[in-house]
Amino acid sequence: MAKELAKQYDPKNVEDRIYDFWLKGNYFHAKNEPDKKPYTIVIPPPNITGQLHMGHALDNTLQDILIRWRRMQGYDALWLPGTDHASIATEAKIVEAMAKEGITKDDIGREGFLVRAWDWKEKYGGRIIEQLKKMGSSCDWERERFTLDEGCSRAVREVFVRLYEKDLIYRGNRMVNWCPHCITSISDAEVDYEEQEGNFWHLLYTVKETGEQLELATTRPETMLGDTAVAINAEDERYAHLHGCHVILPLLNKEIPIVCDEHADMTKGTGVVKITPAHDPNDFEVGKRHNLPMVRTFTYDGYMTGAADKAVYDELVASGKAAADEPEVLDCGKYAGMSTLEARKAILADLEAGGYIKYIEPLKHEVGTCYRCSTNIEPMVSKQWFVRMEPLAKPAIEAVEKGETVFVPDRFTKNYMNWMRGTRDWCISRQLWWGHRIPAWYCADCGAATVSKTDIDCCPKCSSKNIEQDPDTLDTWFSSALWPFSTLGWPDETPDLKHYYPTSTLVTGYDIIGFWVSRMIFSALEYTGQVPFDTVLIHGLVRDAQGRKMSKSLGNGIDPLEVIDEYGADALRLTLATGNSPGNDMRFSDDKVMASRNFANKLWNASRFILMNIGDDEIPCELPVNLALEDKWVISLVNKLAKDVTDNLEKFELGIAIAKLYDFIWDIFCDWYIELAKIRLQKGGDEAQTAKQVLVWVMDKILKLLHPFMPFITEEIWQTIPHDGESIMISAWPEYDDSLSFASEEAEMERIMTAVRAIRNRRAEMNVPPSKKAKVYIATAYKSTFEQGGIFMQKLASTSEVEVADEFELDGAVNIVTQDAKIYIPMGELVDFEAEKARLNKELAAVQKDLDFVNNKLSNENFVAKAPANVVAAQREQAAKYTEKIAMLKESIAKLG
RNA sequence: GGGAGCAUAGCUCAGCUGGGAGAGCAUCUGCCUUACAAGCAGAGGGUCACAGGUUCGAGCCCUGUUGUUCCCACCA
Repeated sequence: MAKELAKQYDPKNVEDRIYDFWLKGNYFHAKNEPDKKPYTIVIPPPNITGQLHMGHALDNTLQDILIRWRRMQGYDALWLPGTDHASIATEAKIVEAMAKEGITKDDIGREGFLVRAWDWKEKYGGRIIEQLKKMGSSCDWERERFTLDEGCSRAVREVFVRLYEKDLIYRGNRMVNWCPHCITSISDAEVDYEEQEGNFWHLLYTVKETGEQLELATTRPETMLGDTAVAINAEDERYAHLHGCHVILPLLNKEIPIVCDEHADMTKGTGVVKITPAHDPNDFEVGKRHNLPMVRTFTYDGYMTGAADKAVYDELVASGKAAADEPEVLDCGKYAGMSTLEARKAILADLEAGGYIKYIEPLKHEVGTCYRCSTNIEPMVSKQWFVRMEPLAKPAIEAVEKGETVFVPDRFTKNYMNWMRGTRDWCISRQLWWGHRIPAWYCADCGAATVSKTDIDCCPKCSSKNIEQDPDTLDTWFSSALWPFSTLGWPDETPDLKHYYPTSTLVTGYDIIGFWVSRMIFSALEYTGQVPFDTVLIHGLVRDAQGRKMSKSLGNGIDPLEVIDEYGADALRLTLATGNSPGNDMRFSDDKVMASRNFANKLWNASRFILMNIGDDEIPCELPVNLALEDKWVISLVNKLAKDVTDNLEKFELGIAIAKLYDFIWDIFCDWYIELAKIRLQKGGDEAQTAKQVLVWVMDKILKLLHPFMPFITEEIWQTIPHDGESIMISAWPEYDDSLSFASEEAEMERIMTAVRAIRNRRAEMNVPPSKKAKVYIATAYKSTFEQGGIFMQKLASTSEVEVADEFELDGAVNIVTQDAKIYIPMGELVDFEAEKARLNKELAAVQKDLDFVNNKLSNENFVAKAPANVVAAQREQAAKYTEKIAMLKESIAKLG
């Protein structure tokens, strides 16, 4: 690569080229080396219909940082990528696209639809992968998987059959959340609650035996046709006389019983509740307890049932195939065929006409909506497949209690536990076509249901060929729950499964702990006997600059690809990593990206400076022998930095790690070391050679430590400076080395730097332009330090000449007192004696205050007795320093007269 | 109703196991000091939400209050 670099860093010239270089080198591919320690991350598979958004960008930045770091540390690091078929979301999109052509699912049938779906996958499934590559993601693309590919499908069947055989999967008529728009059941986790304006309609039902009117309230009057009881609390004295009585259901004039049930809460409303077992989850439970009939009054696409629906049910009963738990179907007569909303209006009008409405109470309440299409959910009893959760949840809770999997930050453990403990049986069947079809076959002749790993063509019970596979597919999360091991070859004991499983870190947002993380944990424990990962690193949401959630409807989403296009992937990654603390949301703004871009540019220019100076020289990659003070200082600090950054990464404190790198590179390396190095570089000769060598050595360390965060620019620069190896991404991670720690040089440099800062400060206060150089006199006990450092003063503090001695007798000088030195700058006409005196006195007072504070502590017996010895010692030292400084200040003041 | 987070400089946020508060952006001053004006040097700005408590010592730990955001559950 050319050694002439542009003045400003241009990521467009770099990123794609570097990514290709990495791909050609095959560096992302994990080679399954059994002698190396594995480190594995499986990607949370993005939806095939998806576009990369900021959430993905954050998630993948964090994963890439971890995987690149571990890879450099020498782990056999595997980042396994892939995509999710996202059954319901994808199907909805395809249906939508078809609607534009005027086609429905029924027009083309199941097979025709699946052809379209796979075409869709081919067309869009690769898009998000390409976008991940733009981010610099170092995924092992050779191992890319898809939740609906052959291997994952095999795992799904294996699991389904095993669970069925253990009676952990069952089929039955249960209350489910039904989306009338998607025409499918959805799980509890897929219901979003949203506040809506509604009403309590207070209705009056007449008691048959006594003729009195019972008041009860409902938010969904359209369900009343399905009422099969009215419940009161057994303890409720108001209604004690009604035990065993009946009410007449209005409109239908049907007699239904009054039952006593704990569900009826005496403190709420009138204490009377109508019971609709087929369309309300609580009522369903009441119905079961009292053996009440279930009457279904809604069709699955959201209309009132009619004669045809009832006929289907009657037929089922007549043929003897109706299960015991099959709900009856009502012919809703005049309401049949109305949408539930229309039916609500019509029923209310009729109730009103009949005098059955006491009053209407407006109400705001939370209504369940479909997380995909936002349609209001109708609770429905329907025949579905369920996973029995209790036996599965128990070990999953224990494993996390024992710390086999830990959440970072820890507070999300509670979140997980709540979810696990509260979860009901998981409804896994979906009335959709895009997904894993349920491996169950029903025999039309003998009625047997057979669950099988392989497709069957005849009934194993009666050998009839008259069998049909369950038309439903599985919840998309059923296959993603297996992701950490299905992708590694399970159920086969493959070499990859052996080596890389259990995986190491799962990186994901807190919003899918219930959907996904918890299901992976119980699935893994059940099928592999191990937790799927040792750590779950939880991150927050990326919000917009005002702190709002980025969403399509608000139109406030920032497209990561546009950010990359304008500022580069490294700037985007740096922005997302900076200030990111686990589990916390972050705001994203252009200002922050610009700051990141500026940092990239800073680093770029530092490398330009180095390259400019080394020219065609051969610079060895190791350290030179004759190190100067400033060399030892910077080496010692970079050595410490390596330790700190590594420690922070170990603790998943990525935001802290990058902050330290940022500060070191900008302040220590660029603002101080490079400036100091210029002195020797200008001199030339051996000293220049040493400086160059140290510059290259430190730069190399910095680039390596920064590489996981900003992979492109670090590779580009590393390739340009003298380096050892093919690619920075497979170079060795810098480790702390005790022999590179130089405590006394650090202290010496600190003294000099303090003096430099003090002089700069003083000059700035007095508005002395840098072009006006002045001689400085330094009276100090650290003569050799300042003699060495004199040249630094000249370079960095606009000093023409430096004289060091124990003491000076000077008139008309500016006085500066630091901890270690008294500094005089004779600047004749600029010096105002009175002002100098006043300033020094002010400073004296300030230091005296500090000293008093420390002395106060030290004179406190409790402090001296109870505080740790090192803290007390540090305070003593501090007191001594203050005392020393006070003495120096007093001397200076005295000299001014 | 249950649970959790947040409240620190004008703005956005760090602050790891308790030892007298930091960054970026913004503001002000002076600099084109031949790597970088996307820069350099300096400055101002904070009773760390409030009230108690534990401690020799609290931004950090405990209790309560207020404001704010989110998750879960329920709403006949």
